[in-house]
Amino acid sequence: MSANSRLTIAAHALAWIGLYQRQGHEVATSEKIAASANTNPVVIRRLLGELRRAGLVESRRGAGAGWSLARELGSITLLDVYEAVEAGPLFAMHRTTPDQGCVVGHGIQPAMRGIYQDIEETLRHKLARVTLEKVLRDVLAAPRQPL
Amino acid sequence: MSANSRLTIAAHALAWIGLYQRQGHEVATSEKIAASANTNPVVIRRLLGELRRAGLVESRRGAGAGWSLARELGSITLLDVYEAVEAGPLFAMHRTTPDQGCVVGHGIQPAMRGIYQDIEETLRHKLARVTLEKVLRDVLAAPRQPL
DNA sequence: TCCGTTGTAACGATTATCGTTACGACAGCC
DNA sequence: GGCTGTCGTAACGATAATCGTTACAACGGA
Repeated sequence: MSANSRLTIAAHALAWIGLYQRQGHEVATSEKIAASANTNPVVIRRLLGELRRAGLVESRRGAGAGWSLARELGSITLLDVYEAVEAGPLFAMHRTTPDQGCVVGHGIQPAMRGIYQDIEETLRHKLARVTLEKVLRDVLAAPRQPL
Repeated sequence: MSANSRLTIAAHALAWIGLYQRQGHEVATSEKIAASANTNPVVIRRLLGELRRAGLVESRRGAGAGWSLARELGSITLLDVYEAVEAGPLFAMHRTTPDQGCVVGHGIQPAMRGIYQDIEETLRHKLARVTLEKVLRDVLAAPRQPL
């Protein structure tokens, strides 16, 4: 499975913005977030743009511009983020239509589709039970680096 | 998520071999399976090779060669197949280490790791509850093509 | 010895993600 | 009104995974 870090980075950005705002700041810049995630600001802007389209964050342009949460961390779930930044289904069908003249070729797609739908439903339920508030709590609970 | 058809094709191949053997045949060839899945025999051989390494199928070479099940369809689960053909974790961490001097950068990976492990555990439980026997049953239950 | 199939290497096509550079658009501020 | 900092987005290359394909050696029964 071509593992995807988009959900991780998006959660990172949201947690970062949330903590930054609790520290009294108005808006967060993609450059500061990118420094924390150790990546390029454009990568952050692209991801946050998808989160904005999903109504999770807002952006201001012009001088003193940046990003802010559109909703409380406690009301945003990983499912919201997942649906905003992850495209397709977990598992794919055949690239080309199987032989419909074969019993297996004819019945395999309906069979797998039902199984996959059940699994993805479960995945969504799990993701929906984790708020970004909890993510930030877990982040802050990580043990400090010992000197 | 770059959706993956490997699990689908592997399940297809196993169901096909299982049905073929119930029809009285000894071994199945990669060419026949590939015709049903509408793909190339080498793709099938590669996937079945991974299933053989996992102890799910056996292969014979020489004349009259081909593939046969190493275990009953009822004792093979989608989790067995998933572990045999799917490589990495569902979700990935950052490509580069986040800024350890930042509170979020320092705590995000442990936090997400815990969440992801929980989700993957759930996925495995779901996959483990589906046998290839059930897959074949679902395949055969698909409505016939109306003429 | 012959022949059909596996086992596997090699290559190209396709696709997704990521990093990077570049630049126009925007809005507050002097 | 111009300056400045940031967003928004296009464009390109690098990387990696999967898939399809060709090719060929290895094997083993007839």
